[in-house]
Amino acid sequence: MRPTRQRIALAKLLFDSHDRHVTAEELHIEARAAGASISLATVYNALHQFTQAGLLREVVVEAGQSYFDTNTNTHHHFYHLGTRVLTDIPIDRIRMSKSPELPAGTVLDSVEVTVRIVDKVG
Amino acid sequence: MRPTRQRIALAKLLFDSHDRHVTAEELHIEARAAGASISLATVYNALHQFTQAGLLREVVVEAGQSYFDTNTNTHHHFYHLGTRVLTDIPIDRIRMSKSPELPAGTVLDSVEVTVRIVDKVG
DNA sequence: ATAGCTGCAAATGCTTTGCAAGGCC
DNA sequence: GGCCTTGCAAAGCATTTGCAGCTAT
Repeated sequence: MRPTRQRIALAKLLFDSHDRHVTAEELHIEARAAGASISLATVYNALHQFTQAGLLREVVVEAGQSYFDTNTNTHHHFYHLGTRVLTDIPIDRIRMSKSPELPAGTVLDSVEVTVRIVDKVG
Repeated sequence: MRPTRQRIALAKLLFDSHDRHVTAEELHIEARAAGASISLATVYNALHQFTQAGLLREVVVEAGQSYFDTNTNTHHHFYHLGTRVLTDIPIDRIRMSKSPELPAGTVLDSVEVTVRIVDKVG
């Protein structure tokens, strides 16, 4: 992958801080705010290329919206239904004492736990 | 909700057998194959109405595709990455011995576990 | 010069909405 | 008959793709 101007700008935004969970559109807005001239399609392409390169993880919690997670270690997520904000749950905060037997002829790819939360009322 | 011709046809397809996981498009094709004259948009509307009425559960495992699950009890899913088929995991096949503390001011909505699987090679 | 990659405009495809037609009191 | 509901055509939006242009040899 070639370090083009656009990709450098995006990488800077993504990896300068930790544990980010951005949508393509959010990142596009940030990039333009930071002065980069870049199209949304290029943001998508770059995000997928970063994902393929193992630098990002794609997380789907809701129809019609993908999040890209800068934390590629195995871990899980809180998803706040009100704000639509995704937060990491460290892997050691969840332990599964019983795991299901996989269907015959298949092997495990990954296990993803999503904890949906809402604001307390009152 | 009024029992219209279209809704009856869809309900029949959905609830006559158990533990179905259909996409809107699949159900649309089935409905037409069964002789019902119905548009895809109406299928979407009906699916969402059934969901709101608590008869279905919407499950999102992949960007740009919603599944509707006729099993509304708490349970989890296998997702086969090759065939894109969703299968239930009975609730008692998974037990979590350690659950994460929720962020301040929030309450639990639901916990969803997705186990992604692929075909064994060789 | 040229072979291949990059980045964007236009296309795609899933999903939602606005409104004409139909049903119920 | 009037009001609410239904069901679909057309629109909306996140995402992908085809290709013109740039880059590095």
